Amino acid sequence: MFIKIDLEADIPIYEQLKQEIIAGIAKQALLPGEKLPSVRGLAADIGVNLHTVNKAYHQLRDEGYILIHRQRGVVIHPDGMAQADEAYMEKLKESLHPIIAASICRDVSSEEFQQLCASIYETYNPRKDDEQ
Amino acid sequence: MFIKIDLEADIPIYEQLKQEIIAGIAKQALLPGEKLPSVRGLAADIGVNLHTVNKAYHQLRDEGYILIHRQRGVVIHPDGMAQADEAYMEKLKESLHPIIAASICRDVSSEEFQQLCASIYETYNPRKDDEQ
DNA sequence: CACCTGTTATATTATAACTATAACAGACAT
DNA sequence: ATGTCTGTTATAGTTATAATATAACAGGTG
Repeated sequence: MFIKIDLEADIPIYEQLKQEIIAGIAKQALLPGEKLPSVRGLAADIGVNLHTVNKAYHQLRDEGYILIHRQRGVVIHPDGMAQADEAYMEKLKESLHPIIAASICRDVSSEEFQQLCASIYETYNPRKDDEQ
Repeated sequence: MFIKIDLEADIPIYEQLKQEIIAGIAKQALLPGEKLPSVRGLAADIGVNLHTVNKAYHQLRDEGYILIHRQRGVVIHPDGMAQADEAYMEKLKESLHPIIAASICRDVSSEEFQQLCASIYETYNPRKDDEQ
């Protein structure tokens, strides 16, 4: 599996798991309908408890990224994600506010910031399918 | 004082404090050299413990936003912030990555995203000095 | 029937966030 | 000098979250 976890990081394991899977979907390394490892399998693979993986999966389900079938297992949502609605855009704005405020304090211009975002966007461009 | 805290939010109080002060600096409602409330005063004002405020102040000091004089109190850094260095830009990039990945999954285009950032930047434009 | 799914329940440990008190040390005003 | 204002340090306790450890359950599949 392509998922790598830093057990020493100050960001929770289940959160890292979520981010890695979301990143995989964003760069189309994980495609709609694609099967994800079982909670036990993935937990054993990265050396954590099954509940930690379960927590990540459930939050991903609640946010619309994946489907969980009780016996068939876990798959990337076959219909693709729901498009951003107003509630999501509001949450997005709230998460960007403190980041942008801090950048302004350090004289990062709006243009620099947008340029950085554009370059990150390109990172997720799935021209070539591999490498993180 | 202009600082408002949501005690029910899932974001720590000391973190909210930091963000409010950083936002104040960004929009130049707080100017270099300006005095901030004492740890006890601010704690009493918003109804939290003095250690919570102290934690926020110390992290702000470590990140270069403020100066703490043992008897004179706390002031916004008189020399202004250090400009963004490579380490900061790297941290900034890392904080934007998961946000952008999630947005891509919801079909938010790079242009939309940059437009949103630009509109947030304008929020901090200090043409008029007041209102949050 | 054995085996694989996710699910649920219970208990435990570790850490972070927050509070509560108390006391200390230096500066400053009356 | 005394009281009062700073931030600082120490200690203790509470609450919530993150993570682990086991165990058992329920429904498909080989």
